[in-house]
Amino acid sequence: MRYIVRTTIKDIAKALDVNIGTVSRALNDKPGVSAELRKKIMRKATELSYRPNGHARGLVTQRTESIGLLSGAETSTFLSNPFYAGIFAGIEAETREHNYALMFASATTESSIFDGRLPKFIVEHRVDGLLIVGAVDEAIIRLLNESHRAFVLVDYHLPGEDLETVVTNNLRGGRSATEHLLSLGHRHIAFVGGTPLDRGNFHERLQGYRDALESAGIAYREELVRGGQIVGGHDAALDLLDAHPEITGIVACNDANALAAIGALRTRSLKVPEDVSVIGFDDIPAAQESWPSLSTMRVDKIAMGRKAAQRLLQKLEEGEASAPHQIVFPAELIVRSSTGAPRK
Amino acid sequence: MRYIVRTTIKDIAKALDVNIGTVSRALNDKPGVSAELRKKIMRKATELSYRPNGHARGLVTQRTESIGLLSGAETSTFLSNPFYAGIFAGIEAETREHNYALMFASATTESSIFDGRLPKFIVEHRVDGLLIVGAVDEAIIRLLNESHRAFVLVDYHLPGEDLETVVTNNLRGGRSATEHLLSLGHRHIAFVGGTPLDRGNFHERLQGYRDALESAGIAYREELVRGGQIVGGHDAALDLLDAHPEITGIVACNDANALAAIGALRTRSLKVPEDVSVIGFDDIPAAQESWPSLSTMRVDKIAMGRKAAQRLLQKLEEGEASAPHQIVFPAELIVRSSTGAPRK
DNA sequence: TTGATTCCGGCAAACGATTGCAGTATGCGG
DNA sequence: CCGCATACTGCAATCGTTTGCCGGAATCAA
Repeated sequence: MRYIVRTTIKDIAKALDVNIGTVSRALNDKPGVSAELRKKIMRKATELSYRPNGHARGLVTQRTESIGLLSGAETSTFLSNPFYAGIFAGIEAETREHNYALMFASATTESSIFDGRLPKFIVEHRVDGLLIVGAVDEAIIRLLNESHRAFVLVDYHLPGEDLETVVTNNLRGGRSATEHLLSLGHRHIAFVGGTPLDRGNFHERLQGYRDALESAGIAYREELVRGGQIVGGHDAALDLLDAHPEITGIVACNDANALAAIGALRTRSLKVPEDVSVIGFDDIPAAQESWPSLSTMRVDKIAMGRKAAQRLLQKLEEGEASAPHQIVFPAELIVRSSTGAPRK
Repeated sequence: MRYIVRTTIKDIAKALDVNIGTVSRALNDKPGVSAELRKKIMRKATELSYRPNGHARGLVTQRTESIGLLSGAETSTFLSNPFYAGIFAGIEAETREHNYALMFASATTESSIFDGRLPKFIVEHRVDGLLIVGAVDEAIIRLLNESHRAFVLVDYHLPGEDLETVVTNNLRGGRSATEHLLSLGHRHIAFVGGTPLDRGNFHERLQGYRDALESAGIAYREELVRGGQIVGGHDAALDLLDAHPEITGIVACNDANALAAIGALRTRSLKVPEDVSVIGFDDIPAAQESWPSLSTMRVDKIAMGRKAAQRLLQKLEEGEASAPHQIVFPAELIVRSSTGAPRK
C-alpha cells in the first residue's frame, strides 16, 4: 500500500500546544478563538500544508460538498450529444465556482435499481444532491423522492409531478421554427422526428409544429411526420420526399436529425435551401460549421446547466424550505443559410 | 436541514442482538462468522436496506473506491471534443464495472495550483487515483508525483519522464495517413495542423507525415504545412491552396480540421476527392456522417479509456509494485470517400 | 476587594465503520 | 467428567473532524 504522509488537525494542535477543538474552530472561522491565536493557527496550517480530511468531516457534518450528475442514457450516447455536453459544461462551471465536487454516473435500465448496480454515489450517500440530465427511469426518481434526496431534473420532466426542473420551451420553440418556414412562404412542411415522439421533448416540439400549422390555417397531415433515430433522420427524409415531392420545408426535431436530412437531400440532388429548406433545434456547434450552415432554434445549454446547478445548491443551503421551481428556458430562432423562400 | 433516516451497522446489530464487529465481518465476507449467522445478518441488512456509509468506511480504510478524471482543458472544450468524449466513455464504463465512482474536474491554468483552486478531490484526497486526459500543466503532474498519488496519463506524455501512460501511435498514424495518399498517386501533399505543432500529438503526426514523404523520396517542404486552430483548418487550407495550386492531397492533424478543410475547399468550388483528397485523424462520429464521408485514421477511444482505467485500478490494488507501463494504441486506416486518385 | 460578565480555550462525546485481541462456547479425545 | 483445541463472537480502540458544555482568566463596575 502506498504510504502518504498527511498532516492532520492534531499535528497543528501539537505543534502549537493547543487543543484540536480550538484548531478546528480557528480553521472554520467559528467564534471562540482570539484573532491572534487564529492567525498563528492559520499560519501553521499552511506551513504544514494541512488539508482537511473529507471523510472525517463528512462523517460528522453529514455533507460531502459534492453533487452527482446522473445521466439516464449510456455514457457514450450522453457525451456524444452536444446538447448534453453543453449542459454538462454549465453544471461543471457552476459547481466548480461554488467549490463543490462533481461526480458522474449513468443509470440506464430499471434493473440497475434492483440488482444494486445503481451508481455508488447515490446509494452510499456520498453526494449532497443530484442533477439528473435527460430522461431517466421513473422508478429512480420515485426512489430519490422517497428518500428525500435533493435533486433537480434537467431537460426532462414528469407530467404529473411537482418537481424541481429546468427545461426548454419546446412547444414554443417548435412553433417558432415552423412559423419561420411559414413566414418564408412554405406551405408543405414536413417534420422529421426522433424517438420517442409520443411524449417528451420531441413530442412537445412536434406539438408546436402542429400548433403553428393550424394557426396558419394549414391542416396537420400525419403523413408528413416521420419519427426515428438520427440515422433515421436520413431515411425519414428520403421517405418523405419520395412520397410527397411537394414538400419544400422540413422542421427537424433537433440539429443532428436536420443534418442527417440535409445529407439525404444531397443524395437526391436536392439543394438546400433552394429546393428544400431545413431548420433544426438546439444549435449544436456543428450547426454553425456545416454546409450550408443550419438555421435552428438556439438553446442556451450552458446557462441551463448553470441554472440547474444553482437551484440544486440553493436547495441544499435552504433545506426543504422552497417550493419546487419549474424553470423554462426559451429557444431563440437563429437564421442561417439552410432556410429560404420556397421554389416557385 | 434535511432529515434522512439511514440505517447503520448498529441498527442491524441491535435488531439481531449481536455486536457491530460481527455485522461488519459478515457483510464484508471476512472469516470468523458462522454461515448461519452471516445469512441472518445479510437478510436483515437487505430488509433494513442498509447501505454502508462511505465516509465512515473511508476514514478507516483510507480508500474511497473512487477515482478522478482530470482534464487539462476547459470543460466545454474537453467535452465537445469527440475524441475525449470517447475516452471519457471508456473510462466511465470500466470504472462502473469495477464499482468505482468517478469524479470529474478540469485543472486549467497553472495559477490554480497556487491559489488553491485545484479540484477539491485532489486536494482533500477524496479519490484513490487520477486519470489525466490530455495535456495538463507540468506543475500539476510534478505535484502529484511528489505526493505519491497514483495516476495515469491519457493521450499525453512528458518526454523525459517515466510515467504511466496510454497514448496513440501518432507517428505511425501520421505516416500511414500520408502513405495512403502517396499510394493513390498523390505527390503534392499538404499538412494542415492544430496547435501546438512543435510538440505533442500533432507534432508527432506531422513527423509521421514527414517520414512518409522522405521514405517516398519526396522532399519535405515547410511551406506546405500550416498550423492553427480548427477554424484555422479552414483558413489554412485556403491559404495553402491559393499559394500552391499543385496540391492534390491534404493530411489533417485531426478530423475536425479535415472537415474544416473540406468546407474551405467547397468555397473554392473544389471537389473532394476529385480535385483534392483529404484524410483526417481520430475517426470521430462526424467523419462517418459527413459528406463526403471522411477517410481517417481510427483510434479506438473507448478502448483507450478502458485501458487507462484498468491500469489505474491495477496500480491501486498492487500499490507501487509495478513499473510504469507505456501503452501505445495503433491507429487504423479507414478509407472512405474523401480520398481518391489525384486529378491528372 | 468582590461579584458579575464576557470571552477563550480545553475536554470529550459523537459520526459509522474496521479490526486486532481477548474471551467463551462447543466438540472432541482421553 | 475433565482438559484442550478450535471456532465464533464481543470488546474496544481507531480513523480525523466537529461541536456542546464547562471552567478559568480577564475585564469592569461597584
